[in-house]
Amino acid sequence: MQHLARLPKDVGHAIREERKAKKLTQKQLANLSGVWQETISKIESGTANTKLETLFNLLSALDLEITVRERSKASAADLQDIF
Amino acid sequence: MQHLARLPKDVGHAIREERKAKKLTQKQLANLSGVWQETISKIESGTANTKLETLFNLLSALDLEITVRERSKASAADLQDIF
DNA sequence: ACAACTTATGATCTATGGACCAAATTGTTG
DNA sequence: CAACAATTTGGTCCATAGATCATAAGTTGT
Repeated sequence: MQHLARLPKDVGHAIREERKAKKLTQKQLANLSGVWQETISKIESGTANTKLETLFNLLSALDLEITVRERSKASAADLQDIF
Repeated sequence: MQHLARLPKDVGHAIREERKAKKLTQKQLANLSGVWQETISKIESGTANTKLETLFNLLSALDLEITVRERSKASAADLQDIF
């Protein structure tokens, strides 16, 4: 699965889905990433304007990476990985 | 082109390359994004631990988006868009 | 070499993120 | 429902991001 993000909250959603896909609780992810569970809660719910460092700590703990690219024109690609 | 990012500074590099590809100066991007030129300088050089909001302001001004995905195993994919 | 532009650096101030603790709320499951 | 686990919310404190201005350093064209 790959998650498109154009707004900060999209990133929170992606984190939440990937965490759940890996069957981790926020507390467990907190231990893995070094980010406080409360902070993860805020990030996932889109309440936090996270710093990049914190975000990458979470991504790395979840074995995720991000790619920066030109905005896709096809709106179908926004919802699903069609490639 | 698509840029892989596993560390905050990778994002700065991506921004810089995309800005130059679009032949914009930091000042012009500042006007487009609402982010200060000085801030852009620090982000591009990896000196700043940017907030997500600031990052997305820049991405949006450059018509970029990011995708969150599982880390790719193939290291060849790290350097080039092979798909 | 000089002017003009672009990028980087340095300082101050304000706002806010995140560590941290506690309590409340929402799930979930026997 | 009761009991427990998971998540959210709220507050304090400290560190730092970003706005803002000034200036320095780097670049480019003439």
